Amino acid sequence: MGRGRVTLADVALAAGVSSTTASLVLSGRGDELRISDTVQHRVREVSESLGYRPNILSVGLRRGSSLALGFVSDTVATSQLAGDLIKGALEAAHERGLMLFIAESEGDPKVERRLLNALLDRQVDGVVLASMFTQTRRLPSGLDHGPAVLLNALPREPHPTIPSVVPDELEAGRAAARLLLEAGHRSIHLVGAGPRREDTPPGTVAGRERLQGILEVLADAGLEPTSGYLHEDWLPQHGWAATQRILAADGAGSAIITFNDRLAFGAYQALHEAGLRVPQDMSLVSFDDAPVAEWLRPGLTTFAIPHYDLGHRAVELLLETIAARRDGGPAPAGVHRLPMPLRARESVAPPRS
Amino acid sequence: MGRGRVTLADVALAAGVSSTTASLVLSGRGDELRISDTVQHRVREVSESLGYRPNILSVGLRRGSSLALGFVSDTVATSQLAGDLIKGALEAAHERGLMLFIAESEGDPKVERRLLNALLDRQVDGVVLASMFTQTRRLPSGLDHGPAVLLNALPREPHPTIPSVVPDELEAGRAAARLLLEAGHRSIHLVGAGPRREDTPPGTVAGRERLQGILEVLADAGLEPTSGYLHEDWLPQHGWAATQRILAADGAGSAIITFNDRLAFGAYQALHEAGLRVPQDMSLVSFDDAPVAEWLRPGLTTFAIPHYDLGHRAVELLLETIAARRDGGPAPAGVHRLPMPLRARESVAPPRS
DNA sequence: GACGGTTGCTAAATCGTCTTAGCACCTGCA
DNA sequence: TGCAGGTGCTAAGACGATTTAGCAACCGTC
Repeated sequence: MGRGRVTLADVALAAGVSSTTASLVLSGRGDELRISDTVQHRVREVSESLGYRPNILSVGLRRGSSLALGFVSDTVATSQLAGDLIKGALEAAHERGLMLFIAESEGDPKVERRLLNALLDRQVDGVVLASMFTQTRRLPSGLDHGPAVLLNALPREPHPTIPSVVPDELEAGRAAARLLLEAGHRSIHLVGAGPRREDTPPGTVAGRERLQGILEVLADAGLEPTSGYLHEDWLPQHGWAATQRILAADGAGSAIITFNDRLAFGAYQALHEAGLRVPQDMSLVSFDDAPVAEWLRPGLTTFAIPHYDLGHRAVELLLETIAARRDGGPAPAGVHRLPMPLRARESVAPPRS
Repeated sequence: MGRGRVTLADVALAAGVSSTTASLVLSGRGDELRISDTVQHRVREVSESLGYRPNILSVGLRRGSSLALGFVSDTVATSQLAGDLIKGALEAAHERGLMLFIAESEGDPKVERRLLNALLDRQVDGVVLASMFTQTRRLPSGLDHGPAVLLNALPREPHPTIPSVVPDELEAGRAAARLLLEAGHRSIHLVGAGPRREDTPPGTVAGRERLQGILEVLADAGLEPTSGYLHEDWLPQHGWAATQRILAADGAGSAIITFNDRLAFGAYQALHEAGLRVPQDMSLVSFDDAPVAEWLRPGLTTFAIPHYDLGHRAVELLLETIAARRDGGPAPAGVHRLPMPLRARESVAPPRS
């Protein structure tokens, strides 16, 4: 692909100038180096008419940068949820004329290492390391050599030059609890984690922080969760089972916070099967804003993971990091938390009285 | 990223040989060109200990190939369904040591053109052109220059060197109808397209071919669909509305084929709300195998779009096309249809009486 | 009429790898 | 002694762009 392309030399020849001149004109340095307007015009015309496009491999070899970024995820590209993560990254890159290599490590550090090497061999200008679930992770060795950003992941130890971008789960947890309190609920069940602060699925930041935010707000109101169901996976069947247990218990309460929308889906099923109605008999609030949240009847009120923004922001930060290295300016290190916007639908109402 | 890397010249210097020798040894042509075992061994040792890795930009510049492929989709990367499409492509590429540039055109031919150019500028060895929905499309100009494959798309006119990979929708349509006939159903509703052959949403191949397969098998059994509901979009709300109309009509029939799983989701909702049970009161068969198919209770029987296989196959075909160009062998043109496997769950049973 | 300053352009090196052509040395044979 | 034929390695030139250093021509000045 691309052999037989028009090269700078072809343009120069056709315009009757040296390739130096052609290069200067086309890179906009013509005035600076006093190339006459006549020649500049001619070069541009010829370039246009031949359809000249620079070979980026060559430019990259010369400049040591490939105008490409790497995006390595554990399994994000394949996930049902996180296509938008990639989309955001893609668009941020395209806005600046960069292309994105995408790769998946399946969570295997060896594969990750291999992929990072393959990317470095291709002289990528920087790397986004993404996770499917927000998690704390070790940084692979050798990442210090080049600009990098963590996406949906936090470094095990704070890193001086590698920023990370995550959803603000803590604040979303608070907001979810506040939403129910403000609707008048006093008896709130948790499905997915809780009731105690340490009852969170191992390895996920989302569970820990959402729970923390919820408990914090409840405590401020002098409350505790009526019950809590910890599940390692957050699948519909778990939401279904937990909701059945909630309904079987005395004083079933008036609201449930599910830790993601799949759990909520299961909760809806259990409520329907029990002949109960959302939100009249039970209010629900959830997290993620998966597509199913909109399909459910009534629509599920949930706090969205801002996938697109996360991806977009990660690449922006990466570009800032690259620019900072180049210009010696300050690099945007630290943790960047993006708000999880409320998607208010119809699953919350005041309790029955 | 990558400045200050160990180069071939560094290795050669440290091993006390010319870079020609180092190159020959490391590319495995040492024996062929009679480099002594001593020297070969030394070069390899030095290369290893310095951690030498070839600069692929440079190799690419020299050889005119970048060991990278492009994957341009209309909007597939962001779709909820099709992450596996990318995953399959990714893995097929990684198996051969190639990396994948991913890009999204949003269905805009101008953007697509721009992205293709950006990929060609980077000397990609080939391009996968993917669609979210199986559709017939025009080929962008300039694609003839390099190896290319259509994924989930058919060329408007057959192309001598560009293969395409699509799900075998026609056969899946037949299989869906057969499944219901074999369960004993004689009154079958269609939701999404039909009842007549020309009642398909414009622009989608899936709708046309699924319907064609269904009608064919029904006709062979001397039947026609009891009713059909054409919708341009296939969202839950449409499935819900169509199902309500089915239930409102006399002689409601005993089975529904929904043209995708979101429609089926809506159908489940309408059936539940009417107090009817799947599969006792109504059997359902669908297409896609979206995650929700598994979450529904009872599980939805559906024919899966083989996303992973499609992606994997597309890249394999692309690599064959590339090899064919290189070696002058036969190129794998034409349309490749991959089977849509049945995911048999619990939504089909014999009719009531 | 020699010199300095501008104007307008180019030669050549460089990035890192691959590849063609060929050099220097040795052995064996006539 | 001379030459053919191997053996083991290297010089040098691509690939396609960028960039540094500098050359030729002209003008004006003293």
